[in-house]
Amino acid sequence: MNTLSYGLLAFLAREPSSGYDLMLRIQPFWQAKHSQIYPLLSIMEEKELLSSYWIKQFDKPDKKIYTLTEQGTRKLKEWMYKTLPDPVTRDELSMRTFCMWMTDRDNAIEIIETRKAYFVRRLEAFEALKDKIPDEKRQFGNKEFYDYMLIQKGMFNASAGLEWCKWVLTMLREQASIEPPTLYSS
Amino acid sequence: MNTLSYGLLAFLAREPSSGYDLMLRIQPFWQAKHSQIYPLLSIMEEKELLSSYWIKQFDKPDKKIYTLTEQGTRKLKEWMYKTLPDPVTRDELSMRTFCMWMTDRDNAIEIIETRKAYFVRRLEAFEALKDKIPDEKRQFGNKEFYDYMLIQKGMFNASAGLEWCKWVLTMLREQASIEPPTLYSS
DNA sequence: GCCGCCATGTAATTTGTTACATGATTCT
DNA sequence: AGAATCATGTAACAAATTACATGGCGGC
Repeated sequence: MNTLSYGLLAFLAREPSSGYDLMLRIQPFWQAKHSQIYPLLSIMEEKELLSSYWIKQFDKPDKKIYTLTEQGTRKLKEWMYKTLPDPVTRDELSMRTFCMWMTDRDNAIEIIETRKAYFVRRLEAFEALKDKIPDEKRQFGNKEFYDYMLIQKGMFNASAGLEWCKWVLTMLREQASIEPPTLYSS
Repeated sequence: MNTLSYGLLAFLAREPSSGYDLMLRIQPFWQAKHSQIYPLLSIMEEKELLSSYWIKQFDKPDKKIYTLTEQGTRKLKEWMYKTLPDPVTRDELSMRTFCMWMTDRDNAIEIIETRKAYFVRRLEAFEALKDKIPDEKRQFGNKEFYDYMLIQKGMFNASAGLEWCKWVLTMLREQASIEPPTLYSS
């Protein structure tokens, strides 16, 4: 049972859904391909944490709907008391920033602009998710309270990333052509 | 050649260093164990992107110092023009937040406090790194300008994370004992 | 006619973690 | 006495990505 498995259980605790559906809904918070999700679901079904049934569709392919069993619910609740591991971020931009002095300024600007666009897209996506939660459900006591928390988590991060991009861009543009440093010389 | 490999080249473009040293210095920006780094370095040496020599030490074990070759430098520079992939974050807290309604409030608070402490530690670590860069070197035109950018990147993110934790904690504490929602009921 | 979405699955490969292995020095 | 740091490496395992495989529907 890895984190993704528990994540799938967490989504299924809300409502029974198909693997495809889970894949789409988990994306903004945990990147995973369908090829990773499908096998995990069937393993969890074998362990009887999940049960499944097929829904016949006529215009689209049939769906396999997974539901959390009581065992699954228990397992999820237990997981909530285990030590929380530190988050892991792998961002190629960090590695690139560190050797940005080796490339031309136009390229540096383009790299940051690309990332900036990503954060703008991401913020819009989170905004759309947030709009789906009505004000009265954002209060403590509703399950949606935690949806709201989670979306805000994404937005806080995306905003910080966006601000950083803007800040770097002003720095890069403000400074006129100053000669770049060379290898092994400070 | 994966991102970590390029990351190692990026650090080596600044100054020749040992695998152990690289492992320590890359940590705040890209989590990688020595068992992953050592093999990558020797592969890159085979490809002649790096060259190495041993330094004898008397109180500590000997060191193998890697230096970037001209080929390595070229490879790094080329990499800077490739399309930037989106960052990947895997945070178990996201998954847990989504099913926090299933646990008691005390546990919820403890989870967030743990994460808050992590961000405080991280901010302190970045602050220490930042302090090492003198003001005059933080300007565009120095390599250290990009060190500064990178550290700020980490700080922007850690601050956002910390603010989110504080915000969630006030929400969780402010609200007195309201009955939590139950499975499959909104 | 080709592309993308829907929907599920497996196989091959790469990437990352944990464990094994060694050994001196320094701190508690 | 035991743990932590320094320092390098390999082996086994787990996690994640890319590619292979199928097939209908709808848009351009």
